[in-house]
Amino acid sequence: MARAPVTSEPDHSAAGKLPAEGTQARRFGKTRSAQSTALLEDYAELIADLLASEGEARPTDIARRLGVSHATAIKSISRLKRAGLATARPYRGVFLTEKGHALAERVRVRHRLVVDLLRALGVPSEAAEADAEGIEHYVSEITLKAFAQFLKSR
Amino acid sequence: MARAPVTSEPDHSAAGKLPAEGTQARRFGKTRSAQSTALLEDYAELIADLLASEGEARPTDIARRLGVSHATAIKSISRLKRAGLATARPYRGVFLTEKGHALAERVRVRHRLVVDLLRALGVPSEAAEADAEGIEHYVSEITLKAFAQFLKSR
DNA sequence: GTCAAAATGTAGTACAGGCTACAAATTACA
DNA sequence: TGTAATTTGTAGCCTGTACTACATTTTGAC
Repeated sequence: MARAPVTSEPDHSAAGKLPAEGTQARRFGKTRSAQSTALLEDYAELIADLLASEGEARPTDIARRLGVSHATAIKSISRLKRAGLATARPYRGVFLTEKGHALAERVRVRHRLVVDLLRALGVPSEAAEADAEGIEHYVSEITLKAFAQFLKSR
Repeated sequence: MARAPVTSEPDHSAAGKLPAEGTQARRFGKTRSAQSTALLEDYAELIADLLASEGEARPTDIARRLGVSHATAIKSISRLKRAGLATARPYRGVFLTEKGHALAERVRVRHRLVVDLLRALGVPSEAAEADAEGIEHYVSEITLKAFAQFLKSR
């Protein structure tokens, strides 16, 4: 098959001049890595929500809203901190950095757009909300624009 | 706050009579578990593809198509076997069980539908294919029906 | 001010999915 | 047929996400 003179397998090289299967591989790879950001996005959005509605975002509340144990929430919050999206003062709650706020806002807008689109297509509100939760993390900018365009011009 | 007299936290109980936050929690939980099936779905679909086009589905080909190492592919194939979706004879390739075939078919139909919808909304083919790869795993039956309905009546 | 309850944090475990490195089987071909 | 290349399989490691169990800090009620 005339592979490159390397030992490893996944094509982490140049990227670009690959045949059909390369395209597919890149697509799947993208999907996978998106999963790791999905959770961060959910947390950022929820924290922004809590901050706005309650004035503070406590790990316990975050855990309850997300349906996970507080331990899990705390660990994920650590990831947020590592990613420079949030800060936290022990027993004083979690806060978003500027970067975190920006992310939360993008996510919020995107979520609304996806829900609105689904509803416009005739999906019942409840299902639209539920599905959007999963879908939103995989909608590219281009697709998002198409959604907005469709909603505007109908 | 009047919690239930249990020690644990995530509400794995009855499910149903919870306030607003319960709904949200259940929604997120669903999203999470969907991720574990997404990969099985991708594999099932790809294996069906290879079986149809090549006559056989070898771990190496699967790995290449998915952009992962063959070791990773083999591990995932083991999961498929454990889930009763596939069988494999060493050095003879991977095969789908009836259940696996059924899943692959459902996934194929759903994928087409999602891509068609995106394209109908004006998303360029390439982006539609790419986004569908992530989106499709989170589209419920209800939403799927709405998509079909929309495509038919436009 | 003390003490119990609640919130928070930490440790240890499990599993999925990813990798590399190495081993073994099969296939291809000289 | 014997050997090299390819394919397949296994082992060990890492990270992310989840859990339970236990420890610690705060808070609140008395």
